[in-house]
Amino acid sequence: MLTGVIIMLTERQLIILQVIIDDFIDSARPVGSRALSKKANLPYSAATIRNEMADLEELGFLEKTHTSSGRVPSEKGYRYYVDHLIGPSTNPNEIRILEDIIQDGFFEFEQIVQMSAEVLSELTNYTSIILGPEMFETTLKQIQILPLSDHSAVAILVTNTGHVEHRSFTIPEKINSSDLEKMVNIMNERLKGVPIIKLQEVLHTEIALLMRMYIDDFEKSFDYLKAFIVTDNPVKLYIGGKSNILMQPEFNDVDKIRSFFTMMEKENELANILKNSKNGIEVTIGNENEVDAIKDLSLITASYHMAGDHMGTIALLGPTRMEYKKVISLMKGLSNEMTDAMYMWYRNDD
Amino acid sequence: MLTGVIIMLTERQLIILQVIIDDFIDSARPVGSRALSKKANLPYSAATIRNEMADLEELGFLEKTHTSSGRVPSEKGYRYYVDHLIGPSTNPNEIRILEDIIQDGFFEFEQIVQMSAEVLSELTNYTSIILGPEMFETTLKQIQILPLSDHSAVAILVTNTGHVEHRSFTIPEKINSSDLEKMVNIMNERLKGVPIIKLQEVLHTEIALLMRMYIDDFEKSFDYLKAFIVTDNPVKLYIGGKSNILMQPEFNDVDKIRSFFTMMEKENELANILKNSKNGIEVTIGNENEVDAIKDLSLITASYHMAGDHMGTIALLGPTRMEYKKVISLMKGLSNEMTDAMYMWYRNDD
DNA sequence: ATTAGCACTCAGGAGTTAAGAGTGCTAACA
DNA sequence: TGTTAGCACTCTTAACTCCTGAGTGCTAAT
Repeated sequence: MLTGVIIMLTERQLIILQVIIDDFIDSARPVGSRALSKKANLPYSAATIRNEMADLEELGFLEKTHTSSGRVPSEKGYRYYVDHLIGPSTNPNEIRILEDIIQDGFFEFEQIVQMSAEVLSELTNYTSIILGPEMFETTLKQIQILPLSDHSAVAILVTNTGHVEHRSFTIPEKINSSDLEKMVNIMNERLKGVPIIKLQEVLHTEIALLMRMYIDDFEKSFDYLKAFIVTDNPVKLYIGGKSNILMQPEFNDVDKIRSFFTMMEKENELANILKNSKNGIEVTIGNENEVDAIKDLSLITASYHMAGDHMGTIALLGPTRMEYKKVISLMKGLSNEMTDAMYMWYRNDD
Repeated sequence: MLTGVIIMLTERQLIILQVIIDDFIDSARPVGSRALSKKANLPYSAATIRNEMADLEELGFLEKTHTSSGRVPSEKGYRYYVDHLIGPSTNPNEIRILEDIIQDGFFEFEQIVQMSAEVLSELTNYTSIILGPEMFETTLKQIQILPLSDHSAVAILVTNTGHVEHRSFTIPEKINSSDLEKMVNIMNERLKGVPIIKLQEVLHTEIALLMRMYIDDFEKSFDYLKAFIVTDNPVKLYIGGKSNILMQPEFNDVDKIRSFFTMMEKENELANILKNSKNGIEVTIGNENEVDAIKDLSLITASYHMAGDHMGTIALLGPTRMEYKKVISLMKGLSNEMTDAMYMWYRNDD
């Protein structure tokens, strides 16, 4: 996001820019020179401030909504604000709530992610989106099939991270229940410890052959289980506080609300946006976003890690007029917590 | 909902009332006499229709939004419409989608409920709420504890209906892992087949004693597992298409949208409304609702059964201007499907 | 370099007007 | 006696005008 030319702003311009943005973030109303001149930390007259504002506008940091309105930060202004005007973030207290939950160790990682999404949205009134951990490191712990009745059973699959996937199914007449058992035994023997993402591969190369030898009418049963084991989408999306964003004054228009909600329903698209995010905290403001649907919003992403590898992404979606300072420190804190939580679950594989 | 006096309407009044309501449901705009007189099935002049409309208004079935507007059905009008003017419902084709899913038997009942909620909302553009099956008949099938590492494990609980509940936890230092195993064994032996809702009771009376005999440092471990087994809320609420309702023209106002969403967040309240619903299809229009929050909406509930017992409730929430005919037949169909689905899962207990 | 002063601009609310849709009533009609 | 045509009347809605207040840009004085 570096421009070729380094723009020099005077000390006073910096302060004024900062105050304007802070004020606008807080009030959502264009800020005028008169109001600014009254602020304690700005001992200049309205006229002086007007001049500075005109300069800042010329430089592209500010905009007017119409000729005689107060100034509003431009996207470039926000960008400068985020890059240079917000101090180092301090780990905020709010995060403690999550810290406790995570330390408890009582919840599965997935639940922690879900809660984090909700808490994050609750704290900010923006919409949070969390991309669940990718399953590179996740391995199969156990497959189990439990008959419920003559004709139905439930299959349960557990990973080393404590993730449980289950599905009920009816047992087709043709399938012999002892065959099923044999099959599950073979699978458990051979698939234990295999990474989830390689499951399908191993299933085809190693297991299929083996089974064909031992089991009558193998094909049918195999297809059946395969559908279950080769689980749907490996990465899950958790969305928190879709309706919290209605609190934001920029959503004062029914059409905006509608289009926001329709956008949030396209989970694939969202997932793609997040997948492309880089490591660390990343702030994307308005048109910096490549996806049209959020070109008038800001997106903040932070990733959490495992042994340096990118594992998942936390994101917060809100109006460009976002409380960047607060949000960034929150996200940093949360990303640390998540990384810790990852560690707790993944450290002792067997 | 019977009024003491039986109101007699002429044949023509009936037709006019019906056409007006149909038209308004369709267009969401007050309907005037001129437009009506042009309809093929109304061979009367605008003036005649005006007279009839005036009568219908006097009787309380119609209202005007202002002195010179067309007529709009009153709540009483809708009530009459629902009670007398919509013919017997035919099982609609749309339901087939669900039928297939259910017959497949591939999904757990809970998933079916979830999908039903979504499909129902999709088909109607209203918001669907489904109260999951109460667990009177549900019994415990198996408890399993699977160690993930030295310090963590996942507990899995399966019911006879194929419902799977799971929770990860860290194993406290003090607890001996073989003790855990013993405990689980005892539980499986004694709790298998016990109805979920009686789990806590049996746990205290029978099991506690037994365990104290066999296991060292029993108290700690026991508390731990109990928290898991005595599961949270026994009845779950599934909401589908919260944002579908934004398609309705009556939600053209940001405040209405906000208050709708805040209402939808109070799940307890919703659950209570649904719990009180009687058997069969029930339509509650506007102020007939006892809960303030939905006094300007209509709620349609239908219940599904098991051996005659009420098991759960399907509901649809939308504007009073609702497509009652379509919705009612959909709900009847769905409630039948759900009843069938219940039967499929519950028939072969062991 | 800063500031006071003043003319100018524009959004938004209040008031006005005109068009259109619909009604109620009366009188004519079958 | 039930139905219809006609007409005056009402009320909403959108467009237009007017006015005020907030805010600006520029110039001249400090």
